[in-house]
Amino acid sequence: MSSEDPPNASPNDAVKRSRYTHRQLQLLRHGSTATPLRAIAHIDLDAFYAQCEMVRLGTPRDTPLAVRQWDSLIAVNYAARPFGITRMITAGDARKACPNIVLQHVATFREGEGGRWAYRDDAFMNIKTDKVSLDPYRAESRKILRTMKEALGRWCTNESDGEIHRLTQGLSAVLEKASIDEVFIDLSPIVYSVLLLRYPELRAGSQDGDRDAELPPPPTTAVQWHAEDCLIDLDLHEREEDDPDWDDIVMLVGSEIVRSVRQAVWDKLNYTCSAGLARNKMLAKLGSACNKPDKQTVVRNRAVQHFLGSYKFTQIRMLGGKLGDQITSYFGTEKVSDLLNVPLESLRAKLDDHTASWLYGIIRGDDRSEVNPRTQIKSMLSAKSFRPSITSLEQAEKWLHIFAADIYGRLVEDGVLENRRRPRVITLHHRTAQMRSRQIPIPAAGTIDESMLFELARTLMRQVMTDGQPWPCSNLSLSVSSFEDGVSKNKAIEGFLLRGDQAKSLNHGSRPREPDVSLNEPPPPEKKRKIDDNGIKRFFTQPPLEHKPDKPVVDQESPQPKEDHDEPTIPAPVPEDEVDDNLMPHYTCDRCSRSIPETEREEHDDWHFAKDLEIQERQEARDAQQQSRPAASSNSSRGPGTRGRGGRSGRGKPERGQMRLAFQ
DNA sequence: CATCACAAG
DNA sequence: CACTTGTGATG
Repeated sequence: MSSEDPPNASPNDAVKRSRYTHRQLQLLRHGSTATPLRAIAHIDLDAFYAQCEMVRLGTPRDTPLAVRQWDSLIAVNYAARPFGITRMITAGDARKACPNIVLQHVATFREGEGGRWAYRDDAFMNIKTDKVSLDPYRAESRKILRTMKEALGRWCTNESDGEIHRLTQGLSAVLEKASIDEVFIDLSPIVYSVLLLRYPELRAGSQDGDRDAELPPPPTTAVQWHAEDCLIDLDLHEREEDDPDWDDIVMLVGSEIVRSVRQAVWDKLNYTCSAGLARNKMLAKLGSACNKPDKQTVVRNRAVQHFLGSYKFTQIRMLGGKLGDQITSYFGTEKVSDLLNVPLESLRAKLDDHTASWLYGIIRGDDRSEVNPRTQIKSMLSAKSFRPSITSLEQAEKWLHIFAADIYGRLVEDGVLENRRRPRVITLHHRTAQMRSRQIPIPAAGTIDESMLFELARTLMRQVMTDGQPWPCSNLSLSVSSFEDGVSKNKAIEGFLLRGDQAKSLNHGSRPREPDVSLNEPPPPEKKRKIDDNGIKRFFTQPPLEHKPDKPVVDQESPQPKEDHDEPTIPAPVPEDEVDDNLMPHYTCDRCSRSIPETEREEHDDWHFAKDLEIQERQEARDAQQQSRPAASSNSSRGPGTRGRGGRSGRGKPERGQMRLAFQ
């Protein structure tokens, strides 16, 4: 099958060629949005808040549990659902339906209790004085994200050398945090490198010029789906018996990767999640909801029509709201299959051009949106609605204290103490009959602390009050936004960088760009470093792989090509910044097991040095933070498996530390 | 920069 | 549901 066999050679007239080209394969490398071979995963934690509480409390998986917020439920675990418990019913009704259910109230801040959240037995009846805190869930979310990144990182370190290394080095998945319990992952680059490793016949085309040539067909024996993969049925005119093409193989590999990520989350943190795998975000997202909990669903290209046709379009992302309603009334249906019959022109007649063509594509399974390598949040908001409205400045200021404490705590978690990021603007929203808001800059100098936030909030509050009738106020919120990436104020590190890289850095006029927070990777060795303040930032946003993973997860069977450093072949058009060091001698860093160009050894060592410093710094900052917040709260409602007891009075252990402990 | 609309869980 | 957290468009 190495040579070009004519298509008609095969018995049942199956075409012995791939429908895909080398170009489409190459596009996988950098997460191009244009190739049908893309592999996008959507991973969704099952009943996330409920799972958080189960992990924290050590609740057995088969125990019904719901998370309560005042009198309503905001998450229901899967054990409780057979009892008819949903998020729509009240806590009382839940108890009636299922007397044994664990109803755990969310953690709260409480007026006058020092701005620290805690789990309180009596929170549900203190809506007047308490404010919900989602911090415990955010913290768990971060841990899960980190675990996922680690698991993905294990697919990126292959120790292979020579050609295959050159073709696949530096490729890693992009991960987008879509919400507190959802992520999108662009698996394409990883899948690409696994394909090259496992199917040597794919490597050829990257060297010769003809990128429009079809790929050789995949081996027909290749598709052996995992028993736990849920496959969406193929379109009517497609058959399982038909020979697979590379898009099927891509899904197969993607599915393996996703399974390993989910497994890691379970093994390390005890959370189950459901995943969808498809060629784009929209399909992946729909897929992940198909089989819950703890399952993964694969939407192969050949199943897309069948899959989408069965949906109401109102279930597609962005169509769940008013836009979806409008479309429904314009066209008299909410079925995708009906809308497929509406020509683009008719869509244009009712919707603006952009929306019309987006809709036309989306219902056909065409979604070119990117997986945005964003992990950082853009703003933080802390809010409270007042059931009887509040009517005095005094009342308001109590809440401002809590808002300030809430936001400050989150800033700390976000790295503000280490000066990595810093909000520039603070805003107060205030609702009476109308919504009013006031914002002011956060002083650029000095350290942001809780009292500073409070004073700024109070200033804003006074402004709002002079603006108009402030009472009765039904809603108040404080937010910080316009985050900027901090220029490190750390003298040690700053000094180090100046000394170490002065010569290289000062003359380079590189300009700031989006901080790259992709996966755990040292600065790309293939690129000449340009150190400026942005360089510093990049230094500290890319942790190295801690450790060499136990075993590369990829098949080892494919024969490694001989080391052939002087082979002058360069993969067909690659962005120029990637080709330059292919021919250089490399060494393997004994700290991170990465292959680094010899010429950048010094810089790479510097990077480890700085990284170590940063980790140390961060820990110190955290310690300081905990010290400064002595706890005084009646933590209660601890279930089986929670630890702690003992005098939790006055001072002693920091509350935050305890919460974190409880999660270990 | 203030306000509003929208979306999602 | 009620509540919370976000984003984006518009003067």
